[in-house]
Formats: sequence, structure tokens, C-alpha cells
Amino acid sequence: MDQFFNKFKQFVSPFGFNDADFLTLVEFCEIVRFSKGSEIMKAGEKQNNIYYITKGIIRNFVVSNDGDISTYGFRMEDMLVTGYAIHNYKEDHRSVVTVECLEDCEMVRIPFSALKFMEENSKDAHKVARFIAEAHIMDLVGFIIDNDTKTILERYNNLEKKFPNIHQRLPQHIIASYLRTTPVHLSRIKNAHFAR
Amino acid sequence: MDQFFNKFKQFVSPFGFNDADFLTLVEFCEIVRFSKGSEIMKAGEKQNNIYYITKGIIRNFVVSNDGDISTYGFRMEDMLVTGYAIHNYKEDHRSVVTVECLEDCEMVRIPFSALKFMEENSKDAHKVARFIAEAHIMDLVGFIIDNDTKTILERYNNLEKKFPNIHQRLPQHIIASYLRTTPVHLSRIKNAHFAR
DNA sequence: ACTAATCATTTACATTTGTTAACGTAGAAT
DNA sequence: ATTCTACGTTAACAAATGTAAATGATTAGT
Repeated sequence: MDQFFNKFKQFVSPFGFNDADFLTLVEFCEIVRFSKGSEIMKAGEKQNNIYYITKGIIRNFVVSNDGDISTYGFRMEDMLVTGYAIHNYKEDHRSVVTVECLEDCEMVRIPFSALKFMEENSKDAHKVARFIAEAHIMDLVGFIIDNDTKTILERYNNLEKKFPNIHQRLPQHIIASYLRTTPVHLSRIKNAHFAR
Repeated sequence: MDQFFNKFKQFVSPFGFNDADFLTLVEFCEIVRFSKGSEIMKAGEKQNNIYYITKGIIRNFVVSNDGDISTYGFRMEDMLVTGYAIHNYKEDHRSVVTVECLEDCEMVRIPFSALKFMEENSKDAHKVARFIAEAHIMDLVGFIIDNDTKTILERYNNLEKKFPNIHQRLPQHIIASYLRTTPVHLSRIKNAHFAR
């Protein structure tokens, strides 16, 4: 919880969120643990919480018509897990993706009731939420643009910037899924690269 | 400007934006026109405005290393054009995409100064901005998921839902670019479909 | 130490998608 | 009316990517 306090405060304090507000929020939170492989949110299911990761790594994925799994996001230490269910303009808090733990994880559980309470009792809640949302937009746009303008190898190499040590922590076939290709093809690409 | 007033109010009023606030905002705005083919925002260039489209259609696109153009968004009547430059958590308001008019367009120009003024003088500005941002997130996530889980033909057919009459308004090769394929392949796909 | 499971890699082959060029049409410009 | 241009389609071919199966390595479990 200390980690949560320090890191999260670091993130939101530039936007006006103060210690008192933060302490109010923390009252609602609890530390929870999930083991590797567990799916903590499922696409289409109603959610009551978001999470702040203190330890571990998760992925967001969706399943296509023909059963293929498509990973399009990772989250690790000091990132938020929302499952995109946290959108306030609609009442229906259903996750649009499935969230799977890829390691044993430790998280701070932040219930929606806490967020709602903050919105009603802190003048800066919407401001903070806005900045989180806008940062998220930049993230998504960056993801889309990278997919369109960069090669698989470039994206493979850039992964490390966004997710430090990811190559040590995750198997290739999951990374391949994030890069929109197969493990076989990814292996070929890396090989062709080193052959030069 | 009436159209702007009515439609935009319709969008933001559920979030608490009131007529007085809106009238304040409108003071800063002007109606502007762009002819077909003009690029009203360029990737990497600093922006001073966002726009609300009252007439016409635009696309967002990026250019990859090898010069390929990748369209990943359209905007038409009663939608906002931001070029993703409107992110307040960074001071540097550079568009990350190029915005090109695909028809002669009429827009309401909303300067950043107006948004800043609203943030300082309306208690609901951040709230409205938050909801706009979150709606945008859902839009982007939907785009990513559709690209991963639906076929080109499905996406081709679904386009009409998001962008009414788009097939009458835009040439196939631009739609193909949005669907992440070539006009040649799109033509093949449609043909294979009708052959059944 | 042994077994089973997971995984990355490689090969051969199939399929999908892109590329180039040709053709025909429709509309705009002159 | 004629020419020019932009566009959609088709065909032939090339390149990229997926699929299936085999192999070897590593790790976890017993």
C-alpha cells in the first residue's frame, strides 16, 4: 500500500489531487492477490473494481469469431487495470476485454464506489480522471499508429521501452500475439534479422 | 452555429454543462470553411484549435516509414476533430495525425484558449472533458477490437453504422485504407461475397 | 533422477494478401 | 464533342504470413 501511495500520488499530484483526498480514497481499498493464469475480469461481465498493480504482469485480450486470442495490452507494476469498464458516461460497467494474470500478482483493489465517492466529495476527481483518460488515449493512439507504421521487428524491439524486462518475463507466443503475428513468424523475423 | 449549439448541447448537457457555460464558449468560436483536399492539421505541427464539423467529412491518417498512408478514422457532421492534440496533461499541443478534408467542409473552430478559459471559469469543464475523453477511449478500443476480431467484409458492412452514407460519399480506395487493405483486395473480397 | 508439460525453433507446404499492369467506365475540364 | 483524370475491377504473379508437424531444450512436478 505504501508503493501504491507513493507511485500513484506521484502520478496524480500534478493534477491537484492532494494527500487528504488520497487518504480518503485509500480507505476504500484493499490489497488482493491473484495467482498466475487467473482471469480477474472477463469480457462482457459487470465489474465493480479497478486495480492498481503493485506486483506482477497481466494482459488484456479479446477473442475473435474463430476463437483466436488477440492480446493488445500488458500492464505491470504501477499501472492501472480497468478493463475499460470505468467509463462513467455509461452506467453499464462491463469490461470489454478479458484480463489474465501472466504471473502471480499483487494489486490494490479500488472499488467503483470509491471512485464515485471521490467524484462527489473531491473537487479534483473529474480533473484527475480526465488526465488519466487522456493519457490512456495517447497510449491507444500510439498503439494504433505503431501497428500501422512500424514493422513487427521494430515493435518487438520497442516493447522493452513500455514494458521493462518484458522479454525476460513473458513467453514468445504471448508477445507474438501482442505483435499481431504467430510465434512461428516472429521466430522467422528475428532469425532473418540476425542473419544480416 | 445553431446546429453546433443544438447538437453539441445535446451531447454535453447530460454531464452538467449549462447554457450559460455554452454561450461563454461560443463567444470564442468562429465558423470556418475548408475545401476538399486541404489538410487542416498536420502530424507533428502545433495546433491552436479543435473543430466541430457542421458539414463535410474528414479523415485522420498517418504515414508509415515507406510512405504508405494509413487511414484510421473519419469524422463527419456533428463530430469533433482534435487531431489528438487536445491532451491537457502535456503542454505540447502537437497533432499526432494529419487531418484531411475529403469534401468541402464547414466547421466551428474552437480555440484552445476557449477550452482553457472554460476550465478556469466553469466548474464542469473538466467533467465534460472527461466524458468526451472516455467516449473517445471506447471508440478507439472498439476500433482496435474490431480490427482484431472481425473480417474485412464485416468491418466494411459495419462502417455504415458509424458513418451513415459513407459508401456514397467516399471512394473505395480510401475505405480500403481504413480497413487496412488495398482497393484490389477489397474488390476481391466483395466479389467473393456476392459470388456465393 | 525421471517424467511430463511448455515452449521456441525449424521445415515444408498452404493460404492470404500485396503488386503491377491492363481495361473499362464515369465524370470533369477544355 | 473530345480529352483527361480518377477510379473500380480483374488477372497474373510475387511476397508475406499462417498452419501443421517434428525436434530439441528447458522447466516444473513427482
